[in-house]
Amino acid sequence: MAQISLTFPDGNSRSFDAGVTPAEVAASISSSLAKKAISAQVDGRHWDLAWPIEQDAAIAINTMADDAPALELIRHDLAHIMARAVQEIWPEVKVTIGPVRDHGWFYDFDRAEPFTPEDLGRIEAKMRDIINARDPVKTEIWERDRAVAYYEERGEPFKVELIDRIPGDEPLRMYWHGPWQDLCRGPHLQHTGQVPADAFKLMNVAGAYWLGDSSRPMLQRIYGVAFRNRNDLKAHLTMLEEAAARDHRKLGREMDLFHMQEEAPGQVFWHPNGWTIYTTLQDYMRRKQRAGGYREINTPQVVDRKLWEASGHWEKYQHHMFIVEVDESRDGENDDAAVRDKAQTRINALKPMNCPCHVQVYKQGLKSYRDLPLRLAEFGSCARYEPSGALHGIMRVRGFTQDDAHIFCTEEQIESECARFIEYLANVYAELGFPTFEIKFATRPEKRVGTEESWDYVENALEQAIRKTGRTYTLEAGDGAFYGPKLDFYLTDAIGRVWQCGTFQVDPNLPERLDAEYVGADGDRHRPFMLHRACLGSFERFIGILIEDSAGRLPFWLAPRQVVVASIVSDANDYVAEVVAALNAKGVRAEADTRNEKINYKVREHSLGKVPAILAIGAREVEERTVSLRRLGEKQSRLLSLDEVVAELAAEACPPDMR
RNA sequence: GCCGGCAUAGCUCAGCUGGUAGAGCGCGUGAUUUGUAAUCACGAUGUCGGGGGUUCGAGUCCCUCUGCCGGCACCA
Repeated sequence: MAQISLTFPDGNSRSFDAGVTPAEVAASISSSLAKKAISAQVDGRHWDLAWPIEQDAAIAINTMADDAPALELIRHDLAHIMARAVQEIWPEVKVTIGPVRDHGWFYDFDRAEPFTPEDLGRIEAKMRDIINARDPVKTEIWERDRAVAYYEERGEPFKVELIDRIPGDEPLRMYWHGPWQDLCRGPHLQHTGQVPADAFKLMNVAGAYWLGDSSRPMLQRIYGVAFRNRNDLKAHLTMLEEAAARDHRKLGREMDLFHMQEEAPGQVFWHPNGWTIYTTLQDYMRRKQRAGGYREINTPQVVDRKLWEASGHWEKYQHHMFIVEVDESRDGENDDAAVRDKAQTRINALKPMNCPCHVQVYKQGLKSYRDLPLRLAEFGSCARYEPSGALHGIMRVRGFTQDDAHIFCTEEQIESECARFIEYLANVYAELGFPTFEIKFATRPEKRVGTEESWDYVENALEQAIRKTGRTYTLEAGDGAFYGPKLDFYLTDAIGRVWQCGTFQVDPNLPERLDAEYVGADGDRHRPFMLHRACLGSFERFIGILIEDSAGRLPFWLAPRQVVVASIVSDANDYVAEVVAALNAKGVRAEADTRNEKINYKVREHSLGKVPAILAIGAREVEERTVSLRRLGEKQSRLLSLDEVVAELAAEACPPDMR
């Protein structure tokens, strides 16, 4: 028999018969390792203990102590155990696919009846039975025809389709968990009992399209989470509770920031507190933009379809636009919108984006190469008819305002403009409390316009720009727009969630379509490039992110109510008013609370309202002209003179770019 | 848009198999002058999301519309 050489993590090599399995390798090392082994890494690939190794390779045996492979196997086996449980309870259910994902797995089923929350309990109980049975896991490689025939006979059409979609050179691996069989690329544990029975939980049921295609049947997806032990599961469930507690929709109500109602789905009614955050952030961005070399403009909301046809948006996004039809023959007598005179009706759309309007501004007056780069910024209020199922609080809305700008420039200026934008964005993110961010670089897609030379040049310019700023990126090959590459900027919040906010996109297409040009040094007319860029994305969504990142405890300068001055006795009311006035005079948002309530009551209420500073004023403070400062979340309070507290809080109320 | 769930007082929620609506907080009034996360008493909460149907009778059952929630699809 042929021999192969396996190299261990410590650098030593040993020779084995070809076709040796990791289980046999582990047993050859020690019986305790054989017992603990759950899988192996073979040349870096996650390898089932039962799969034969046919050639020289680097090998490492995994045990439950190895975090990533252990979780992978536990979750993967649970997907199968859950599918088996479902088919044991409801044999008519068809199985499809069940991958590992996030903190657990999901499995999609085809079943006429919906699964109920009670069903999840039944399935969980059955899963524990399967785990306790310690059923062996077996794997075999089958010929395609045999597997297809097997699934056809068993009435599993989805599996048959899956086999059709697996590339012909890939071996088809059949797995058995006890008597139950599934098609799976593996690897798996050796028996079901290796899965911890008390560290998983079925979370919810949801619809999901077969193969993620909305023209395909809707299946029922059951989500589960799983960990190596009960404590990790508990920690995860606690984390979910914490995430729910910082939900911006809940905090928005509790802090009286905004509301939404069904007459205007997907649009925000901002309350005074929320609008204070919004305008404070907008004022900040306006200063940053000005300092960054942008000229601010403002463009129309309601624009004739002709412009959208010219820009190409009408063809592609008509169904996602709010259409406004106006019968211009109306005379005040017969204004019923339902009986419009078609010939006289003008069709407009609420602008879903700002770029075509910005090109119109650019086109006023002939531009020279000396005018470039021209950076036009707008807090552009846009309306998009988002599908109802996509709406989510203020994070995904139908009416929103972008911190949008378009840079008109020459090809040679792309690199420096890109680098300049990355620095601008990095500075803004840092000042807003997000010191690190990730860049994703999306390059030319298969379906594209433009020459290869042009793509080469522009992609290279973006890469050089990133390099120049000393940053790294991850490549998203093929994910660019049909006309140009783009950068997306992702920040991470306090509980580890990642949000795409900024974007930078190179567009030679729209200037072409809308006929923008400039006169070059050579006296000829040329096409400018257009760079679409946003830093926050939309104010609505970014404020949602800020709220969730901070759990409502916004940075002092952004907090809508910065200070409450609370009286302890009514004799202090005059002095309270004086303190409030002194703070207001220095630009601090302070308000008085002289209600006839105990200080405990006031502290509790304003703490729940996330007010960052409470000043308590009793007889002593009046006497000494001091205040007692209590910071949100702190138990201790500090006694300060009026001047001291005004100076301290005024400094904090100052936006970061003005310090 | 698709699948499933939900919609009761300002908020959070109770209301069993149909028999003419309830709690806590908040709100109002009064008392209390209070020292860092809920002072006490009294009082009012409402077309049970809209429309239709079944029934002697519907918050409760059925249909439908709207919105919200969880996913999926979408996100210029």
